[in-house]
Amino acid sequence: MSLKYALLGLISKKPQTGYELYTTFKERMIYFWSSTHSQIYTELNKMEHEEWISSTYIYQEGSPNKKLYTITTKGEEYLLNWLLSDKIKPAKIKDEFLLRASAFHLLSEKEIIHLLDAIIEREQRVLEATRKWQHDNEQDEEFGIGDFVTAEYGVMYAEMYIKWCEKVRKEIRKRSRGN
Amino acid sequence: MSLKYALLGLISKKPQTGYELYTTFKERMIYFWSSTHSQIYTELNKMEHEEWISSTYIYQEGSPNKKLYTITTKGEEYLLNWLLSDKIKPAKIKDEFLLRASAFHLLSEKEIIHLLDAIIEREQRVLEATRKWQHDNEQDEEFGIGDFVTAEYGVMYAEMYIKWCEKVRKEIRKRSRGN
DNA sequence: TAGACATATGTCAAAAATGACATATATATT
DNA sequence: AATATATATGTCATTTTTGACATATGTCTA
Repeated sequence: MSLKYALLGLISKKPQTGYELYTTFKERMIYFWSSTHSQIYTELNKMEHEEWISSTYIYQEGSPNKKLYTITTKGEEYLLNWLLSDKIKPAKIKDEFLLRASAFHLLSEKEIIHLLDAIIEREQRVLEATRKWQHDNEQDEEFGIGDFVTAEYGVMYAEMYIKWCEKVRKEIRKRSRGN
Repeated sequence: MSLKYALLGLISKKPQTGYELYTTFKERMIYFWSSTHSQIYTELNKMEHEEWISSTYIYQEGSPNKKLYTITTKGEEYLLNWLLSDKIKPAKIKDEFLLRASAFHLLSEKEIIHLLDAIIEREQRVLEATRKWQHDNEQDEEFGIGDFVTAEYGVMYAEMYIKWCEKVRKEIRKRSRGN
């Protein structure tokens, strides 16, 4: 499983806490990797045990204490080896909306349009958030090649999704006029 | 979990065997739903037990015997109820290549270009297969709205992915010239 | 003042997914 | 003659994932 590589990749950029990693997954990696905080914290503990990362406990006043993780030399080697391996599995996708779309023969025009409009709205919100993040961070020193290309992917993915929804909308209208 | 709805949706179009369902997942649904034959056969047996589908055993000479599944009224009701429910979860994606892309700061230009070219080739093959299927089947009576919209999605997704790869390729070249 | 939200880290039972193993026939290729 | 591929259906141990529960502080809002 690749969650460990995802975490190593992020930590290799700069030392981070579990909470920071979790918010990055939630806010900027949803387009290509999904994970929950329970899985992330569990995996970080395993990874520290394997000595791919090390942690420093940081005492804070005003907010809860936290653990800052840093990648080790062993972890960097492990990550680089994976990065260059040529067995790249195709993406695994579970898209509930597309699944519904594949059963559109069971729904009426009105029902389909209703579903589509909700999804277009949802995707537009995510697209705007990604564009905003991209705009707010592209001048940042920490905004590296990885951030650039994945943010770009997020934008292209959401734009494609919205275009597809609109194409489906038109097709549904066309077909229902035909009846 | 939604595998049952995926299977019900397909069976609702016409009675099918587990093997047919498995090949459909593998060949035409990879863009939005991934599953294995072991999961599909297990789920079909569970679904028959729940009386959402019923099966007929078909004896064959020359090839192995098979089980043809048909959706029941109970199954149709169950599927329709899910189709219209408004809690549509966002897509869950596990894309190993995008994960690598997010760690491109650790790789050289040459290494990145090498990875990118392999992925572009892979995606072009899948795109061509989808276009071919679309072309070969669009005149078919059984080619319904669901097939139309999901095939269209597959084409748009692969095209977007290739465009993104090419954009990344250019960006990598640009950045390496800058050094 | 009560509730929601953000920060911060965990556990754990249950459900889902994977990948190997298992079997059988027919055809096509090396 | 051996190997690979396509058809066809399953089991099963292990791994992964989910989603709820748990705890604690501070801020912001109704």
